[in-house]
Amino acid sequence: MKRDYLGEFEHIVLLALLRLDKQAYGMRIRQEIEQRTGRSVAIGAVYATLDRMEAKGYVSSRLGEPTAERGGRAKRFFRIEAEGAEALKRSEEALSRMRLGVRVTRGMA
Amino acid sequence: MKRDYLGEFEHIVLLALLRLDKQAYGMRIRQEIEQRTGRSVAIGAVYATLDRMEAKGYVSSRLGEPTAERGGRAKRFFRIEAEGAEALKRSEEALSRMRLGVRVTRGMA
DNA sequence: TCATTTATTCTACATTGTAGAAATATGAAG
DNA sequence: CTTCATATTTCTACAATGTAGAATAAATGA
Repeated sequence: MKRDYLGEFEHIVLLALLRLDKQAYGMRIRQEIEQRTGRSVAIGAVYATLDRMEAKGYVSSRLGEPTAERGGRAKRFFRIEAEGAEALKRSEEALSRMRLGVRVTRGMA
Repeated sequence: MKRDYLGEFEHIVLLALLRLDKQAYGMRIRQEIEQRTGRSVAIGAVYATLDRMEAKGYVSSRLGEPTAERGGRAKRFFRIEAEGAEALKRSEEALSRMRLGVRVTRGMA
C-alpha cells in the first residue's frame, strides 16, 4: 500500500522545510507552521511526521553543533531530499489540477 | 481530537464535488479524480471518505431517480455543505500561506 | 551539583486512507 | 418470471498518517 504522494500534514511540513531552509529543526518548524496556519501543532506530531518521512527517504537530518547560546540540547536539522521534492511536486500538481476552474475561496457553495 | 481541516484525499474529493456539481456521485467522482490526477482510486476509498465527511456534516447525499438508461442501481448524489466549504477554504488557505514565497514546482531541492 | 532552558524522543491511540469482494437494484432477453 | 448483464453502492478489514503530551536528554551558568 505504498503511497507516492503526501498526507496533509506531511505536505505542510515539507513546505516548512523549504521555507526555513538551513533553519529547519523541530521546534522552529513547529513555530513556523503555527504562525503561518494559525493552528496549534503538537511537537510530537512534527517529529513523528519527520521520522516517517526520513524512513521513506523524503527528508534527511543531521545533528547541529552543540553550541547553543543559552543552554539546551543540540538541534537536529532537516532538509528535503529529491524524492521528497518529487512527492511534493506530485501532490501540488494533483491539487492544482483538481482546483482548475473551480472557485475554491469564494462562494463555493 | 476533532480536526477542523481536511486530509489529503478528503481535500481532493471535495474539489471533485465542486467540479462535478450536479453530476457528483461515487463512480463519477472516482473517474474525475483518476483522470485529473493520474492516480488510481479504489471505489471503496471514495465512499468511505464521503461517508465520513457526511457524518461530519461536510457533505450531504440523496438518492437519484431509478431511471438509469441501461440498467444498474440508482445513483447517490453528493454535494458539499457549508461546513465542508469552510473546511476546504481553511485547508486551501493553510497550504497557500505555507507556499507563499517558495518555489514548489521548480528547482525545489 | 542543581536549576533552568531548549530541544528531542517515546508511547499510545484516533483518524484517515486503501483495497477489493460482496451485495443491491435495475433493464433486457428469453 | 427467471436469468443475465450492467452500474453502482455497501461492507469489512487493515495500513498509514495524524495527534497529544509526558518523559528524557543535553547544554549553560550559578
